[in-house]
Amino acid sequence: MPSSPNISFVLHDVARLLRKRFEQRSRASGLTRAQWQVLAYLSLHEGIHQNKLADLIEITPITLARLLDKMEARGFIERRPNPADRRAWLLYLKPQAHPLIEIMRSNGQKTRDEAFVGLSADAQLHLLQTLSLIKSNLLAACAQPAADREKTHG
Amino acid sequence: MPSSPNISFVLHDVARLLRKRFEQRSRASGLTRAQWQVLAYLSLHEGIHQNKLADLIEITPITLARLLDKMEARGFIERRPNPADRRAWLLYLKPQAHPLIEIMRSNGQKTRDEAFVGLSADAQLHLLQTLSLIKSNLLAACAQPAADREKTHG
DNA sequence: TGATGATAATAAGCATGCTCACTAAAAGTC
DNA sequence: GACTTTTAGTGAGCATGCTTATTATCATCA
Repeated sequence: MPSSPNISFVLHDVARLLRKRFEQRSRASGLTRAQWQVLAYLSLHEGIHQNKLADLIEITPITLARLLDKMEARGFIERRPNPADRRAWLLYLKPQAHPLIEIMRSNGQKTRDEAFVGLSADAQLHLLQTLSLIKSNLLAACAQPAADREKTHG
Repeated sequence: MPSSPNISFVLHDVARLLRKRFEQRSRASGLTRAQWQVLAYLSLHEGIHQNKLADLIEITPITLARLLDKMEARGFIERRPNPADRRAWLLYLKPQAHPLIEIMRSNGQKTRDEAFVGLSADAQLHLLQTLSLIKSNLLAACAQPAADREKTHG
């Protein structure tokens, strides 16, 4: 595999490098990739619950909760109490987050522009479709037991 | 971007899910994806220095050092002193790592098989080539300043 | 030889992902 | 109304990636 690098390793590398490059660019704004992702989704779903947002982003609720802690402390988002359910918060952007969204979107675009040099629009679309297929395969697989030792033959 | 999911986010998701699925499968063996990657590369380059191995895997030397700490403690690898340079270690597999390599390789293959359902061999090759191009674009980009706010006379 | 700089490895500390375990509250059941 | 189950959110602790800084050693050159 490393001798002829396999797709998984390269894919992992590309994800890591995308994140690294995005964060090089966004260091001035003080938002990480993960925090930007939260902002981006939240801007489309204000008033959502934490667990529902975690579902959308496909991270665990506790991972999201810690991201929100930081973003709340920095005044980007707020948790409003939910009168109908005292367990749940309702999530909202604070006004000062709005300008950041445009900046981050632009940083994301710049990073993708750098990453996709030499790829036609068609090739990019094709890549997106391929990755989406793989993602749905993996989501299905992860929901099943690993079947490592239960298979008696294979 | 989240409204029409962009390639970066999906790519990141796929990488995360690949890792998750691999580790679901490998929990019994007790090796993580990162540790398996170290083993895989090391098996092809026994006697290498840490910094050189970190270069190959493209992680920082300190990240590798911590992985090696764990793997050494568990008896998978050893650091031998280098008589020619007292700063540097020479890295070797311990015998008990060898059977693991085959198991991990098989787990990787199973994970990829699940991930690539519906993708022809041609499509997989094409994907690998595309990802490799993106990776080299990003490696070049990361080596350059972010050029976010033009440096006042570079 | 002795100063200076480069290199190998590690330390400290942060970010983000996970699992497992827990509390508080809501919802369903008898 | 009391009991159980489910749900929303969080705490603890681990793994892996990063940046920045430090130590020990080697290499270079005056």
